Order: sequence, then C-alpha cells, then structure tokens
Amino acid sequence: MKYVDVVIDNNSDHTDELYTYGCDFDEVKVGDKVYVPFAKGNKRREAYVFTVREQLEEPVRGLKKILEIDPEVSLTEEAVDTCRWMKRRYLCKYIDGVKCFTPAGTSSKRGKKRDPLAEKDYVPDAPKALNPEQKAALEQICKRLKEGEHRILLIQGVTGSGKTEIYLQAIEEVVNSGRQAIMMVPEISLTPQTIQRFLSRFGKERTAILHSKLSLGQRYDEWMRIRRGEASIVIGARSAVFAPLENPGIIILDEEHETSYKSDKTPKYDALEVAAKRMGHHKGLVILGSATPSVINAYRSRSGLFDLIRLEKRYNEVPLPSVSIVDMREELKQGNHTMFSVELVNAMEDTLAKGRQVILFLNRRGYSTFVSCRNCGYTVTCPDCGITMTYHKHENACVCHFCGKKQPQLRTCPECGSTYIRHFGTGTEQVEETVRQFFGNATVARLDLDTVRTKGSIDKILKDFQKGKTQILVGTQLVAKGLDFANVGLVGIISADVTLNIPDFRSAERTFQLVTQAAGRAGRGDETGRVIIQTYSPDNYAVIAASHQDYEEFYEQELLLRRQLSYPPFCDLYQLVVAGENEAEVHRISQALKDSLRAQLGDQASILGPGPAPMYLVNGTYRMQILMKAPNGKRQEFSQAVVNARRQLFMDKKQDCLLHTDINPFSFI
DNA sequence: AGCACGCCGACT
DNA sequence: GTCGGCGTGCTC
Repeated sequence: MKYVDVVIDNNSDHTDELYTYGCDFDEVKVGDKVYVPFAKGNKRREAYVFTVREQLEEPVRGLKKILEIDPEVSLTEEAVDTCRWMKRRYLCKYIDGVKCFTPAGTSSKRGKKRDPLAEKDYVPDAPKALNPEQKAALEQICKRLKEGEHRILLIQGVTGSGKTEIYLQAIEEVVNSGRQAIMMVPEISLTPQTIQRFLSRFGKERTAILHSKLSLGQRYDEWMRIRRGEASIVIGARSAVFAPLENPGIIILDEEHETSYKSDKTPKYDALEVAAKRMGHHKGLVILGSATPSVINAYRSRSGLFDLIRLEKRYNEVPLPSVSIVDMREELKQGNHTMFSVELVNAMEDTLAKGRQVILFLNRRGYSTFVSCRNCGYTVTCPDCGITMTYHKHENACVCHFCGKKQPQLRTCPECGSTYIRHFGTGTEQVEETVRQFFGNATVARLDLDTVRTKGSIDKILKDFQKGKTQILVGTQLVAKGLDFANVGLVGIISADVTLNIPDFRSAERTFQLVTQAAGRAGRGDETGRVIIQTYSPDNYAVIAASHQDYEEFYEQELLLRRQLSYPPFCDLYQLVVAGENEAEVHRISQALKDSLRAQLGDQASILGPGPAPMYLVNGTYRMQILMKAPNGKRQEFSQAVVNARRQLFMDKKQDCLLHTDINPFSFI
C-alpha cells in the first residue's frame, strides 16, 4: 500500500493542512483528484494528492483509505508546487490555489458541444513582415528561448509599434518547438476582435479561450481540451495564467500595467508573479508589454532583473499631437466657474467646424471626493503619509484612507486663506450635461461603465463614433483604451486631477498612463491632432511628463519619490483588514494584531494603523485596517509574522472577527 | 466550514 | 419518555 498526503476540498482555515491517507491504487500520482472519507460520518469528499510515499515515518492515528481516483481531472506536478507557493506568498489556503488550477464545472451529460469558439469566423492569415525594431525584438526573444533558462522580458513599445505581431511570432516559435503558450490580455481588451486576431493566425483547433465570462460548462470543456494537450495556445484574462498546460514555454502579459492582472478576491494573486513562478519551474519566458510600463516593472527592467526591449517607431509615423496644459486656477480668477476652460471651448468649436470629432475624457474613478482650494490649488493631504485625504460627509471631516488620521473640514485654505475650498465630485454625467448646454447642435454620446451597462454594448457607442454619427464622445478610461479613430481632431482632458487625487501611492503613475493614453487618441489619421489637459496642478511632474508624452521623464521623478518614501518597488505593502460585527471586538483585535506584529518584527518595521478601513461600516460589518511595509528581502519574515499573529488571534477560540490580507493591493479602497 | 455529539426545555 | 435547540470540538 502507498500513502498519500491530500488537500481536502473544504473551505475552512481549520482543515487547511495535508491529511494522510492509505492508497490501494498503485498508479496514484501527485496532482490526482481523489475521493476520500472525511470526518465523523466519513462523508465522501473531493481531495487532491500533494505527496505520494511508500512508507510512513510514524504511524497515523485513525488512518483511512482513498476511495477512488478521478479519471478525468488532475493537476500537473508543477501546479501542485505552485499551489504550495501561493499559500506562502498570498497567505491563502491550499485549496484556494487548487481552485485556480481546476475547472468549476463538470463534464457534459449528453456529450453536448460547449465550444466558445463555435460561431467564430476568421480568415486565416500569415505572419507579417517585421520592421527592423520588431525583428530585433523577436531575435532577442528567440535567443532567450534557445538558452533554455527562465527569463522575464519587458517590451516597452509606443502605441502602434506592433507588439502584437511580435507576440504572435514568438508564440509560433514556442509552439513549433513542441511547447505551449499563454497569451493574457486585460479583461477590458478581451473582445471578439482580439480573439479573432489570434484565431486567424493559429486556427481554432489548437487555440483555447479561458476567462470568467464563459459558462461553467464552456470553461470545463476548454480546460479539458488544454489538459488533454489538444490546445496548445491559451488566450484569456488574468485567470488564464493557471491554464493546465503540461510544458508551457512562454507566458505573455499584454498591457502589463493594467490593474486587472491583480486579483481582488481570494486568493489575491498577481498574475505576473504566478507566471514567473510557473515559468521558473518550466524554464520558460515571461513577456510583458506596455507603452507605459508600471514603475515597478520599469525599475526591474532597468536594474537588469528583466530584459528591456524598446520599440520607438510607429508604423504609420503619424506626428505626435500638439499638447497644451490649461491652468484651471487662472480660469477661476478670470471668472470662469464652469468645468470648461475658454481654450477648450474654442478648440471644440474649431474642431467641430472643420468636421472633425472631439473626445472629452474624465476619469471619475471611485466614489469619494477630494478637497482642494480653487484659488491656489492646495489639496488637503495627510500630515503623516502625504496622501490625499478624502472628504467624509457624515462626519464633515477629512480622513486619510491610508493611516486613518482624521481632521475637521477646513473653512479656509491654510495656504492662501481663500474660502474657495471645496470638495469636488464632477463625473462624466455632469460633463455630458454641460456639453449639451454649450453645444446644443452637436451629437453627444457618453461612454462609461453606466452607459455600457444600461444602453447596450460598448460596440454600438464606439461604432457610432467611428462612423461619425457622434461628434463629441464623453467618457472614462474606456475611451482612452478604445480603437483607432481616424477623425479625432481634439482630445480634452477635463481634469487630470481626478486620478491625481486618488489616495494611493500609484496615483501619479495612473495619471501619467491615462493622460498619455487619452492623448494618444488624437490625430491618428493623416492630420495632426490637438490635446488640451485641464488641471489645478499644472506643475505636477506626471501631468507635465504626460504632456510631453515622455515616459522616461515621468519614470525618473517617480522612482525618486518611491525610493524616498519607500514604496514599491522598494518594498511589499501589506493591507491587513480586521472585519467583524462587534465593533469593540474589531478594535480590540486589530490593536492586538498590531501589537503582535510589532513584537515579532521589532521597531524597524513600518506599521501604520490600526485605523478605520476606507469602508468602515458595510452592512453591519466593521472594518479596521493596518498597513505594513516589508522592505525588499524581508517578505518571508513579514509574511510569517502575519501567519503567526493570525493563528494566535483568529483561530483560537470562537472568534467572530475575520482577517483579510492583501499583499500589494492595486487599490486601497 | 460542516457535522456529530451532547446536555437542557416543551411537547405527545 | 423523546424531539430538537444550537454550544463545543474535531476532521488523516
């Protein structure tokens, strides 16, 4: 008889360990899905084999035996290894990792076909000729492939530099060598057009699609096609990183800077980290692509940890648009109290008169507002963390969402004494309304999450705009990421301050990325376009760099700040949230958590809080937050401290408080 | 998290 | 007598 250690499919912290069973099936192997009798009633439960042994080192009391091995579903050894790693890295349970690697659905009862590509038509196409830059990039990738070692490469290529063609040819290379490939795109880009492009090149037979919008049945069938080795190219969003391939040789993350690569629900994994872990095991490559890389990965590529490949040529060689920054403080002084500067209104009239189109961009992300002085541009920031504070109406106070500090709402500006200090909250809806007032004769459409949800698809709004039916398009980042619009003469950024004032250390990075992307929508046809950036912070480095469309200028300054304040990439940021229905208990436990961390990690650890979490009271649950910075190299020590504290405070007795842990969250709200 | 065991109150 | 309330403790 053999002995196996299994993970039980039971969603509890108390059963998150390996259980030893006897096994009469000689063919059992690591990764097998099995059925076991569990607990008092010996209820039949699903489990996954993590180790197989011939002997027991010491007797196990009450040893039971495996009932059956599932003939259909199994994990690869590498997947099991990655699950172990995920438990350590994301402080989740074994089973949380296993769930990522296994399909939720079941096999079809009547052998029905559930093919998500069934109705997809495509015209086969051949690899395109590469320009010298692209060719050099592909050669670099092929060179690394031949070396047969794990490596991460960042392709920093301006919009329109032909990154996708490089991906396609790199995948072809990998597949020809008998290995498999994963192509990841952000959720928002996973459109029929994107999928078609890959189908045209590789065909339906060897391509699989894997993302959360598929039905359970479709996902199961695609998963099986991949597991059986029928599909060797997997396209999908974040969750595709777990594709059950036997020997993947390349994982590509397009638009690497997009936030959708970080999971916001348990396990809170980062698709890049998982990809690197998997490729480390298989000695394969991870390719990152972006025009505006995240500062973290730009830093890694410049410090030699990653390869850096630059693509600077646009294939259509359209001249960059002319960009101007409008100081909205001056507008106010001139008596203009509207959201439109004189320059923007004039430019809009000009553009419309020439028969060209206008995009107005406003990223009204988040629901909380910020407080700033309309006279001098002063913004209320936390005296402890330097992060923008958020206005809380019911308390009439400013609260720091980072450390929890609170201060009463100001009546006058502490900088200039003006009483024009207000909280702001303009959204795209208000912009659309105002545009209709100002430009009654023009056709206006709005593209944001609300209009996409209620009025049908993005496609219709974008198509109407593409066909010229709409003259002015108002929108959030959805318009920044849209397709090429040949006839756009003007892009107006209503307020660059919206993203700049988000309480997050990445706000400057986001602002730079969004403004750069939005500006890139202008002048994509044969005529030069124009971009107007409105802001109360015209001196901000991210705004200025974006107006120059100069990544390096932004990156240099941002990295300096990150180093000074020791933010990522110089540390890992832990967000710990204690949640429960008993307010006093939540406060007590969160303080005890901090004390425990302090005791374990000593004075050199930077631990902020506990303070009220951004959503302090949500349907009866109180939430207190602690933020902790783990300097590079200290990740393991800090994670262990959290695990110890959790065991001590959250697992002992009947505990009605929960601890949520997110390492390097993409949002603190 | 389940699930069974167990030790007290209101029913046939 | 006995059905069932949910507190307590364990799961190879």
